[in-house]
Amino acid sequence: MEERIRKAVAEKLEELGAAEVSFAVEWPADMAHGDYAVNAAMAASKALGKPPRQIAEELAPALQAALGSDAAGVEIAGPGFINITLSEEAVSHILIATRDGEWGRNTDQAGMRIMVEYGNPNPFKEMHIGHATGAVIGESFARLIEYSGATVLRDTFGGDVGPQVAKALWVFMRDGVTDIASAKEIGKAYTQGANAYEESEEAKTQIDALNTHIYDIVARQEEVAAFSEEDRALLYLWQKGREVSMEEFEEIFRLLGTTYDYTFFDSDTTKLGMDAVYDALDKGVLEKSDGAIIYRGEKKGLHTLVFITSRGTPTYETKDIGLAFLKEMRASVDHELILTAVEQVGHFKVFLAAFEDIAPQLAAKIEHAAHGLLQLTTGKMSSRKGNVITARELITELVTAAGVRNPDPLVAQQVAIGALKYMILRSAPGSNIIFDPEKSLSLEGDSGPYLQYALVRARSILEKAGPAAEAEAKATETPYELSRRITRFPEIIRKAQALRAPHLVAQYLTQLASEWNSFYANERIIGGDNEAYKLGVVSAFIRTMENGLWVLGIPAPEKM
RNA sequence: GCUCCUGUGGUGAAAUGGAUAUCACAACAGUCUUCGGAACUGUCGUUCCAGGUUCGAAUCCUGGCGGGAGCACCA
Repeated sequence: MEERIRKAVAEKLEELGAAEVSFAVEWPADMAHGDYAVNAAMAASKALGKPPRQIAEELAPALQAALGSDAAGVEIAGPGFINITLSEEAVSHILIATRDGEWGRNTDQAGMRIMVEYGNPNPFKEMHIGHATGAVIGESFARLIEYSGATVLRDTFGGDVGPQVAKALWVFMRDGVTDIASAKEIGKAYTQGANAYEESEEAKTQIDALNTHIYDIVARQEEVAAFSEEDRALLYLWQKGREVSMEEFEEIFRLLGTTYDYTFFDSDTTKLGMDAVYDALDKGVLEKSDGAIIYRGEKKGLHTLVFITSRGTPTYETKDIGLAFLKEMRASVDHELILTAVEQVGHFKVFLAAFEDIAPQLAAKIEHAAHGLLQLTTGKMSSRKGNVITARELITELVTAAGVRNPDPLVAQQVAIGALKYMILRSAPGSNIIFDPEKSLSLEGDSGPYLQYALVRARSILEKAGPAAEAEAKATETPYELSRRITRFPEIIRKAQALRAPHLVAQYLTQLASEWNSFYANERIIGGDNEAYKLGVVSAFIRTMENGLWVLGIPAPEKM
């Protein structure tokens, strides 16, 4: 439709002698203005030396002629907008298209293989709500990409070696712990270790040494038989700690609706990364400074980044290089999207600049995106201070809250997850989310459950109406706003894909649900006028809401 | 100090350079002999400041002021 409008306007503009003028076909903010609006008359005003309204007078009849019976009205309004209102016929035609389960999908990226990395919690630390934010946004990115026809591979990358690991293991070794049973124990040990690192010089020295040592024994773990008893115990603790952490993460990811195709660890990437770094050092891309191997970002207007510390341990950047190579080996893809918290944008800029010099073809595939932080009204979270809210705590609390009205635990969980995800997905991905743990989450109004509830009620109507629901019938009146809103869904998806903006979908679904609720309150559906037609609208609403929720990864309960 | 991000009703957010800046929460006033009230209807109230670009600016540019993040050997 949009294309037809664009074409008709462009042809007429050419005829008028303003072929090069660019204009927009957009949706009026207010639906009362119509379904599409064209600003070509204003845009061409200067080029043609005529007032906008006069140009609009010439464009409008051409548009009406081109659209024929699909346009119920082509009107000139305001400073020179041309507003187009779809005819009932055109809207009904689109509503029928919703019966296809693929409603909203497109094939813009069919055949592409795209890897999406997100979540990235670190073993040996508890998973806090920041990681949950990444998981929720990442999952919706992945689904949006799937809706463009591409094959998506999800991966997560965790730091299983490095200072945070040494901090936790140092505490276990100090306390003579020989086995690890729960993620909670690990979280506690990490906090203690992190505090000791800050407070005691002696502990700091020991932890740094342990860190280097862990790199060493992990790299040589095949030779475990030759290890000292102490090293064997350490290696066991490291393996067990990682395993326990990962089991906990998987459980939370499952609750959040994410399953990964690949899990990568730092320990898999260090060797590849170090080799590449030394190679780059030989080639002069990287250089030595104070015993460390660094990249001088200044030459590209950035800052210096350390790749290998003076103690010989790799940093995050080196591991990222190793990871890029590892991914290429395990699953070569056309494009790679990496989602991290915003605080890492600076690092990624420098990393990508360096990587461009090291492996340009690989670097060109990588796209970095950032998600905002979940901030507490009570101040910044810090594992060290112990005021973090873990993902599990938050989910448990929400499930309890949702359970008040939902005796069925599955439904309570769906509502809780829906509320959490919506809170995260309603704002633009990069912006921070302020979360008040006291007030908890909204289950009413602008919320996940609002969408879920709208869907449940609509399904309930269809159930009650029985098989007649599928009957085709046309209404004689003008289309409902609800119907007109439904027709926009595929374009909303396209826009969200192009801008990596799931919040546009969330916002759209909220408007859609709101229109549905008004429709529901004002129109008698079963037993009312045009029952069959209205039931068709209900079906179209259901399909749109279902597909939209799916893209966001918000569960759709059967009842609530 | 340098770099990046950001400033929208009391609060939290939305707005591809478009029309009267949208939505929710809160507050207030209503709707129910209902196809499920986690709902609907209404009232109240907003673009940090100063310039500039544009037919048109919350949006783009410049300069201020406020907030956040990052600035080698953490991730």
